[in-house]
Amino acid sequence: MLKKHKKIPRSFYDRPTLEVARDVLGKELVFHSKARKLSAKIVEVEAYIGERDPACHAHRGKTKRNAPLFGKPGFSYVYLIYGMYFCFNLVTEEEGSPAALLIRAGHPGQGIETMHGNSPNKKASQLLNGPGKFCRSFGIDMKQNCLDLTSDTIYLEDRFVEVEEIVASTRIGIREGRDLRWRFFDRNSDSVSQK
DNA sequence: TGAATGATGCGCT
DNA sequence: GCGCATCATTCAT
Repeated sequence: MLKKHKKIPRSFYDRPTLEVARDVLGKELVFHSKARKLSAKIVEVEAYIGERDPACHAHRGKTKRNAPLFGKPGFSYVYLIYGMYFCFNLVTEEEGSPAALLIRAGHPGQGIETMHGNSPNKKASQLLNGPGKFCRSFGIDMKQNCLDLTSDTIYLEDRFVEVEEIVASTRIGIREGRDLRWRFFDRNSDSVSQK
């Protein structure tokens, strides 16, 4: 059987985070959830890099919560924010070097009916246009923390999509580190987050 | 159309 | 207790 798409290997994540950030736009995130296959094209990410980045969860050292950031690249890092929303991250850079990419927005691919079920009364372009909404529509919670992104459950696929215009801007929703332009998105997507 | 606010839980200064 | 890598709703303009 011909394999149309290529699962992205760990070496992809084992690089400087800002490089991975630009390369990850246009890639397809695939998630096998309870016999259903969900996928989305990544159109917006933010980089959180190292203990010296005041907005990175690793800023105050390693704790039980942020431990995945310090682990091997190519794993997931999920956390609860504001008591009700989850945020999904891809861990980058070598073990012991805490860094990650927050998935802020995606364009729905397979399983869009399931996403609509998880987030009722939404247009397709509003299902994944924000980190909290992305997780809600995908059904991601703490069970998806620390998963191997080279496993068969959840992984990135290269569909060889060209992303014409990548824009870098400041990160959103943080108090410190707003001078850094570590948010990257696809200007031509209608699914990037608001504001 | 934009600003203000409430929901809600967990880890930490 | 406080402060969050958020979102939906309400209220003002």
